[in-house]
Amino acid sequence: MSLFIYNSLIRTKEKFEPLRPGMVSIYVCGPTVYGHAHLGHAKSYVSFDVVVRWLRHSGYHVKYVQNITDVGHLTDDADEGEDKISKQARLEKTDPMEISQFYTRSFYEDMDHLNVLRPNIAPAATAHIPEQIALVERLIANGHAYEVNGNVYFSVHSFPGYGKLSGRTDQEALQSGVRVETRSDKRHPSDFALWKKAEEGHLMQWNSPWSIGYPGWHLECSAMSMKYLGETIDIHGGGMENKFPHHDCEIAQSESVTGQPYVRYWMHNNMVTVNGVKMGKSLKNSVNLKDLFKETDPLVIRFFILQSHYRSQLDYSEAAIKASTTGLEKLRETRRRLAEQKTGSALFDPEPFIRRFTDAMDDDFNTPVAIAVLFDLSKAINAALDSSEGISEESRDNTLAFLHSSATEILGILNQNEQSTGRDSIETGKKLDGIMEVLLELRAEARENKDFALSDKIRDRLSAVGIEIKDTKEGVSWSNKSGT
RNA sequence: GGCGAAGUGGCCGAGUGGUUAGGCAGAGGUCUGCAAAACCUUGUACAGCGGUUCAAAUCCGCUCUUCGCCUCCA
Repeated sequence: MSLFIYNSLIRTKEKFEPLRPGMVSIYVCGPTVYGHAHLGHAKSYVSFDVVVRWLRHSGYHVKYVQNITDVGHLTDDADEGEDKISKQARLEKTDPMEISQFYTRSFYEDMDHLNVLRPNIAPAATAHIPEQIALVERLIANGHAYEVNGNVYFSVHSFPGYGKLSGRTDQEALQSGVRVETRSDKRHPSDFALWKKAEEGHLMQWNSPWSIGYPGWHLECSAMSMKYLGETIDIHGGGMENKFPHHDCEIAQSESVTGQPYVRYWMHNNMVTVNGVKMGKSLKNSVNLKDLFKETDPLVIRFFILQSHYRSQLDYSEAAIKASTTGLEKLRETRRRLAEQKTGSALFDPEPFIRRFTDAMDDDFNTPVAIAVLFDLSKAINAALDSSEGISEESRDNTLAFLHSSATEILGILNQNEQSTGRDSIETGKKLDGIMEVLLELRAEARENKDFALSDKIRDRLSAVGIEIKDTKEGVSWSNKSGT
């Protein structure tokens, strides 16, 4: 089976074939950096992280571009209101550059915790003003855009397919639903801004042929995606809420300039809800990642996200997170046990699981099913380890290799170095081993003397600092829970 | 009002015209000095009403409900 991707543009799954064999160009809408990242960002970037990892695993050379929006994104509708970055700068009594730098760093910090790989190129909108201006000049030259009083607008009537991604193709009908008539220089209310003249006191402004001003929000993605990935890209990803107007505008302005298809496969991830209702800043229920990480292992968050499909809504609740914590621990435990238990004679073939895992991922990145396969594998491994023959060394190594590839490299839910039960460095690990050896020896003596008060004290005190003791058939073992 | 998605067992969450999703919780069991952990076993659910079909939770229609977008949002 080969890879199938759900293409939002045609609303169906289709076989993935990149423009150039063996190469994949992918552009994902990045964050507007005016606040700390929340769970919604996590869902989006974890989802596309797995897309990129799976494409690479499938043998493609992937060029992944994800922008940083640091200008042009306004607080109200597409073309009115204050710039988000400027507004935050005003609130924090500093300047826009500091805001965007600060929150960009914060964003990557959170993504690193979630084990999200960095994009190959992370272009900032403010660093690509000349490219954006050039695009506007071409649009004016070929009649798709017009200038009024220093503002430049894209004429949606000049692009027949406008709105095809979101299904909003009838511009006249759409106007019937408009609540407030805004005064504007636009020829048609659906036209959107490519360049805006800076009002008095606007902090971010650049010279252009039309006015001293700033670019419209939609423009940056077209300009930067074309610059780094070419006129037609394979995959463009983003949140569903950006289908309209953002992505429809991107299509219109890009294809009007190049005459070429802008994107071959559109991918849109769904939203996060909190206890069943939409998560939003205005609703004051958005889940800040930094706060979440205080209570919850970031990899549990990642696992939680991947347990649902990227095109499904994901409902956040404490109960759901708790369930994920326990579930992920089960997978960790299985790998630990497989790596540490003595090898035996029986053969164990991971091949059927590999095939099922691959089929799931090839079916539009179906991570919930892929994870279910890992749980089935876990059950099978445990059964084999429980049997008297155990698992042969070769079988164990093959199975561990698959676990490493699937859970660590592709899904990114298990740490690289967890096989040593989370000890952070070799040196302190050795010391800890020695200390634990002494403690377990003392405890064993106490138990032999039926001094259970002492043996339980050792167990409980260790448990309090995150070290768990297990009395099993094979003897006593311990694991460092806090280190995972 | 327009565009779109969805309603699955206590909870989360896949899938699908006829075969067990999976996880968590619950119940029973193995192990143990007792525990904990771990492991094993266990659930026959798909909003309602019609229709198509040998067969539908899965397709079609209607109804009800929820959610997203149409205004910034990943």
